[in-house]
Amino acid sequence: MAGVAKPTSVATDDFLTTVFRFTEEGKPVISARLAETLGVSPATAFGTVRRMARDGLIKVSRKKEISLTVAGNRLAEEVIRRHRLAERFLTDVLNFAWHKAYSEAHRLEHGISHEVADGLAALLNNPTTCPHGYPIPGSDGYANTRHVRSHLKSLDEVKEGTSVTVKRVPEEDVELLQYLEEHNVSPSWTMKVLDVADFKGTVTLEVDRHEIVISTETASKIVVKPN
Amino acid sequence: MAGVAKPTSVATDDFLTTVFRFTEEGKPVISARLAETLGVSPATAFGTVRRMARDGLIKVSRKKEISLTVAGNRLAEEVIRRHRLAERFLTDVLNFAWHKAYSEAHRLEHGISHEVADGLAALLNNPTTCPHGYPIPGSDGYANTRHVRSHLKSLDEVKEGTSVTVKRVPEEDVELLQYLEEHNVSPSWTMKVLDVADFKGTVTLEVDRHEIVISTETASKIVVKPN
DNA sequence: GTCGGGGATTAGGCTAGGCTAATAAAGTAA
DNA sequence: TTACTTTATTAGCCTAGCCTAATCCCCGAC
Repeated sequence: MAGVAKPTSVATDDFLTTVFRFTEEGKPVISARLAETLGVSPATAFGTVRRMARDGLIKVSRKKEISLTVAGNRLAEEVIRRHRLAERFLTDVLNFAWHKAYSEAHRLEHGISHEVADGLAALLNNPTTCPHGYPIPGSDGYANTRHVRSHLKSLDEVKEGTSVTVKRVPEEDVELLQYLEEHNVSPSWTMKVLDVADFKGTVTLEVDRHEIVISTETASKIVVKPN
Repeated sequence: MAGVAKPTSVATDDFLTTVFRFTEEGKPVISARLAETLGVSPATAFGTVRRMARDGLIKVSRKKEISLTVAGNRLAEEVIRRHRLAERFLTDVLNFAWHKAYSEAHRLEHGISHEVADGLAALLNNPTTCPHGYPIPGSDGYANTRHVRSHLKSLDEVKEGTSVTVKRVPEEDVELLQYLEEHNVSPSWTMKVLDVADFKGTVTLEVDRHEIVISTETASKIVVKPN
């Protein structure tokens, strides 16, 4: 009835996925935050948000909080799915390092059709998460993803002495990603929380027989499951 | 010295590759032809051509013939390489049919970095041609490609009774591509020219124990090597 | 209350890419 | 040479995206 869905642009895809990821992490989404994250001016973000609202992809509440419409969410999940499958392909098949996979996948995600995504999923044996542990929309059990959060904690909430399994690591920061990968702070690896020094804002971990120290801030972005 | 190369847009990539392919086939390149091929208005093509000339990617002769500059050729080969590697990946790894591979590769080609292209090439064992037989820039022996044309003929130039090996099939027409693939008119397959009926414009072939009839026009776009 | 600051919005500009319609040039055929 | 056809080129318009520089607005601290 409403006609064919207008194909989304790169800018729109980027806004959709950013809103999606913020929401995924429970962070409030406002225009200023999108501008920062996407590296555009507030005015540009405002314009894009207005266009997207006009096109029925997002809603802006009275309090200026941005959320995806059903249609927007469908599109966002599609793009995220393409991104995460591309990441898996790059790391698992082409042996790319994490931090490169992220940015390459970002470029690739706009050109992958649903069919190609399906092909990749099959090739990769229907993975359920990207290399950093985030769920792939459309994969097995994806619908339950947000409810399972219950067993999961962020690393800064864990008591000293606890052994945990890494579930998700933060994706955006290239250098951090490189560091985490090198030190095996990767999904499915186990590590032990040796020390939480709130007073100086650090967390000490033992992973793969080595001790590493990260900030509480960084720890808060690492999702784990206590063993 | 001149600073970093400005990243090319989708429109520019498309113009570059179209000029490249026309040149590859020895066809003259004028703005009107690009407009037709790319499905844009003559005015749009004119504007894009002017921008590209301004940016040093193409040259326009007094007779309005368009050719790639050295820089433009370098970029064009890069995009073509990405396209043809993507096609190989889609057909050989994801088992896509030819006609789908072409259009999917077209969408993918803009998001593939040089590094990812290298990764694909390695994964695919450094293929030298795309599934339709066109050479992949940067692959083994690519530099000689245009000189080797000597042994090659288009199918309409072949004498009746000759047995030939298919080298290249035309890429643009989806339906034709589908037909050719179904009938095994594919690179490296052998076929025999049974009849050339110029008066009614048809060529009859025997391929894989079957007879098929195509127009002289179509035959002229199929490149073969007489056995 | 009032003031400061963070956001949202507006105003005004720019480029790439698209389009239509009109016009200018050529070149071709008669 | 004239007339037709194909191309090129201009003019004028439009949208998406991007930017800077004003405002404007609201909310919380003082």
